[in-house]
Amino acid sequence: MLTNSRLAYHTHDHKRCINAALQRAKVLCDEKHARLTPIRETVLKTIWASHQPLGAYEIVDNMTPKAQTGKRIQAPTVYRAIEFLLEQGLIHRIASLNAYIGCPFPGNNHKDFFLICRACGSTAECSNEQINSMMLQTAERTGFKMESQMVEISGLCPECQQGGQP
Amino acid sequence: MLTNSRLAYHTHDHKRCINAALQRAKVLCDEKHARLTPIRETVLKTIWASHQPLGAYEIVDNMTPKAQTGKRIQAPTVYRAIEFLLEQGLIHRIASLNAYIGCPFPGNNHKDFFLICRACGSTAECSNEQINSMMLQTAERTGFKMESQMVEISGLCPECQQGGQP
DNA sequence: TATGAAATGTTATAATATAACAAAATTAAC
DNA sequence: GTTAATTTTGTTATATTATAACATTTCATA
Repeated sequence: MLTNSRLAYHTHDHKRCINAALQRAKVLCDEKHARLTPIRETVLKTIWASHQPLGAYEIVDNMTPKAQTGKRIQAPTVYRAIEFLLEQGLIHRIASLNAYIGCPFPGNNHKDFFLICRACGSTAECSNEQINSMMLQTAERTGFKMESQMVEISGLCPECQQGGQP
Repeated sequence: MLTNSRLAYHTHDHKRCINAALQRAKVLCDEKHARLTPIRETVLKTIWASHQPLGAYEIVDNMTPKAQTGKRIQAPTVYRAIEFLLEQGLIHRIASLNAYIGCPFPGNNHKDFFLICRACGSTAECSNEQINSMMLQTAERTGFKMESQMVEISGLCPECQQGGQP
């Protein structure tokens, strides 16, 4: 099992997360000759500002205006960056929240699932090949040809259990 | 494993599906002293008109106008009925599609997953206790207290594989 | 540096969902 | 049974999420 739950749920040097994510993104985009433009990079950085999924308009709000003109970045621009980052596997969409989160393992060809804390919103990504193959098997047994999956688990992260969340 | 995939993906007497669903709904609501009003029943029937998840505004469009006044049912009314039906476990929300589908096994206290055909939209519901317990275990291993899950699998149903979908 | 392709800017609008309050219907209390 | 309280529905407006359409700019490269 692969997971970033330790980072997602506990205090840590988050700047390193961000820097590592940006570094990985640069390398991956370079390899694929995909253009990680300043706007795309800023959107990625904004998403990586926390381990909580961010809605598209939260990203819009958190983006700093253009240095030259002082104008705010508009929704379509952000959505286009999101689309790019999704295609490159650098972020994931959390459907149950209409929100986006950075992928800690981009490039890995894994099918992952998400552990979303309903109290603090922090979200970890896990992969478990055994579960994946069981889902594939179960689908197959009904004659269904599985192509992709979306697994979102809601509950309480370790920190919020301590905090006495109901 | 429990599933309605045979009904979801193959031609059958669908009126029986609908009638059975309405019957179960009535019994369950009766037991819980929940009021299955005419509007709520109509929304449920509209959702059960197919085995494909229906968007809220598709439901609005498919609802017949009020018999007395001839006026169309408005979105908030439909959303309130949806909310009620979700609470009673009579329908499910498919987050990846922003759409709603009838539950073939209401009352069962199961955690299910959905097999969504990307070609025809038909969607089956499956439960597999083994997968559930593995997810629970995996979450636990990271200290996460799992409370609910959302598993949506996309692919091709048996019929659409035959049809030569790419 | 001209040229085409890709990315971004800009405005408008589609699609999904809910807030707020009024009216009607139903249930409970007397 | 009639009244009061509660729940449901009607109605209007608006919030939120997402995309269409076209103009402009930037970038790669020929």
